[in-house]
Amino acid sequence: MAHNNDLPCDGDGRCMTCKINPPEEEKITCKTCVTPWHLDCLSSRPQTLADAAQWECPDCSSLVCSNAPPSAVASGSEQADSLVAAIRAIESDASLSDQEKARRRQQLLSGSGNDDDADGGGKLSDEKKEVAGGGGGGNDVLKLLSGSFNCSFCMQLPERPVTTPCGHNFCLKCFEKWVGQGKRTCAICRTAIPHKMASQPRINASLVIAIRMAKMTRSNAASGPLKPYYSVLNQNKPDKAYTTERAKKTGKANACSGKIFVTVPPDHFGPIPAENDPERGMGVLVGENWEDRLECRQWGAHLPHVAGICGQSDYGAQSVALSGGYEDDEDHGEWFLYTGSGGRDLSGNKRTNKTQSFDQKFDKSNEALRVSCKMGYPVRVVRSHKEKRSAYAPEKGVRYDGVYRIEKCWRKPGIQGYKVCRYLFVRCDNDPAPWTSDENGDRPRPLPTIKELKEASDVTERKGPPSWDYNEEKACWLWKVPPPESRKQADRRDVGDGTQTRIVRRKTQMMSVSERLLKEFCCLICHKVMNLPLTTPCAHNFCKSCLQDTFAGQTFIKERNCEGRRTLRAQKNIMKCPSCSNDISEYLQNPQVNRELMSVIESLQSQTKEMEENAVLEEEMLNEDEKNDVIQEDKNEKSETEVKDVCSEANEDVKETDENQVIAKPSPKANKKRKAVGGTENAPNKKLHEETNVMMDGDINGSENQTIKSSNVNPGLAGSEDLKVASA
DNA sequence: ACAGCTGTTCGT
DNA sequence: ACGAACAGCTGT
Repeated sequence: MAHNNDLPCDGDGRCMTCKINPPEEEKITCKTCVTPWHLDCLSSRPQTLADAAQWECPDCSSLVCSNAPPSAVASGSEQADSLVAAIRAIESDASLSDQEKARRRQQLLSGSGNDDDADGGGKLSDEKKEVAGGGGGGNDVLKLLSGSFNCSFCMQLPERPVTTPCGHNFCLKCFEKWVGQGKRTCAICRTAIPHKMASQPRINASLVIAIRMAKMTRSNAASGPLKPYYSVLNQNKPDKAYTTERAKKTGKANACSGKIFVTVPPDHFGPIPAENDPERGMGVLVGENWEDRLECRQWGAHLPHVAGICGQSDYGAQSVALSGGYEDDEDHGEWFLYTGSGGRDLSGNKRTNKTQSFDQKFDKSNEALRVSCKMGYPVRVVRSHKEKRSAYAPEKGVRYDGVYRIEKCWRKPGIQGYKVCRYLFVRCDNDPAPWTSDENGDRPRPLPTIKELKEASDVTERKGPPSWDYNEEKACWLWKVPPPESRKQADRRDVGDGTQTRIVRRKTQMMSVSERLLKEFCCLICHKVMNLPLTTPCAHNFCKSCLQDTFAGQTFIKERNCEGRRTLRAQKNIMKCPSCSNDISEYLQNPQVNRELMSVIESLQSQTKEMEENAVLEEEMLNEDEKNDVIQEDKNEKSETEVKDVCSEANEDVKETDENQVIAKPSPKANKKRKAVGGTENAPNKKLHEETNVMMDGDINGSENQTIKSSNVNPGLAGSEDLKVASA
């Protein structure tokens, strides 16, 4: 805080001294920190216009006077002086854009500017590469968004965007102000604003996420490691779980999982590190909270969304959930006794059943846990709020509590009389548990005495040294033996020729801001990037065709004619938003495409396409030598065909990239390739082709899609016949 | 409190 | 490819 009592305007433009929102002409902006202040509330005001232009706020001028430096900004007066000098240097640098100036100012003030180089980590350098690579960098995307989504009132990217039924985007604040002035028409197109929209405008969450993402990619480099604000992040989760059409019940009980945000293979052991968290670049941290099991799954902490154990009997168990499902469980925080699964009758359509009807055995996931015990693997543990008997369970949702080792396992008669598998879990994480105020993680601790071991049978203890163990020198837990190699990743790769793998890996590396943004602009019905996006008054986004198809054949008014009697008053037909069940029938009478959104999507698409085409071309060039090597070294039929396929793909790509360019290869190659796709002679070929199709988003593919779409809309018309012919 | 739904993975 | 198992979830 400044040394005097003056206070600036807050983020909403409201003066923090008098609490009113002064009109622009009563505000003055600091030339150093660009913060607005309320003129009337200032203890010393500038005397002339020229003074006003060069005015410096009390906070910044106090830095220069350095009587009592604001603690939050700098710790010593010399530092404060140099800070102001640095800010001035930025301001006077004519080569910088306003945006870049703002970014650098923020960087300085956030205090991370000094250790910028040391702190950035892998994520930062990736970001930089992305920008340098051109075509999809964060700044470009931010510019793109600023160009399209800037609120027409304040000319800023809306912090809380709302979309009118006529398809125009504004800040919530500006929109409310407009409506508050009694205006009932859109400021851009003068279309009437429906009453409900005026009284209860809804935030367009997709836009929020998109704008935030673009901002984050800009400020990531500046603000260093992100602070984990999970609740906020999760609240506006982009890729949420969704219910299929087949699901008769709504809600997450029968939902499909949303996208998995981490890049570890499904059979990954141990903590999830920052390098496998492209979304946030911080890995899955101890204490992280998720709303439910599906969200927990999306962050890779525990993949099965019903089962308590994640594991494979011949490989080991990666994670367990403590959800209060088995009454024999005993939780002491740093260690707990866990019960295996099974022993219950789940016939019919039951997913759970509390009563046991037979003994548990060391098979399936119970055996997987035993493998992890024998090998000394780290097992991730999540606790659910449903575990009511444990003091260590979270209040809400599911929480990641770090890794544990299974020190012993055995069988004993459970509370219900049948034998259960038992496991002693002891915590061995480098981070402190969520329930301790301890700053350090675990140290090896003596095993607790377990009374029930007296009546135990089939006791298994680890014989050899544990794979995951404490290193005294480094004072942390680490892999003493290399972790088991993932088998799932190996499945995805095509053994022999590494070409496909590399394309895939490069693609993930290049998962640019624009690509991630495109994912945010998915239709809530078809889950594809929106085509002719519509935003409902309830702020949900759909393709125009998807939304209209949903209500195809329905009329807006129900006639209620009863024969022989008088005609009843026509009734409005309720049409529920597919996402939130609000009545959107009024909106559907004249839905307007969100053109700003559409142009952003189109720009992003062309950007992404360009990048991918470049990537394929680069790939082709890089692989030129290796291809020859592969053909020479490996006469394997499969890898040869694959190489050929890559060749023809790349050639076709060239054709699409530049139509003027004369292609030496004749068209039969492309035809041959298409034939290969139609037939099922070679599965890997097909796989590769699909991959590339997605990347190209070419004309052929596009028209095919349309055929399928139209056949969906009009079954029995030419489209479906086409399909039949194609499959015959 | 409970019936009843169905997505994902494991193992055959 | 298929069925069984699974410590969830929601509406009544």
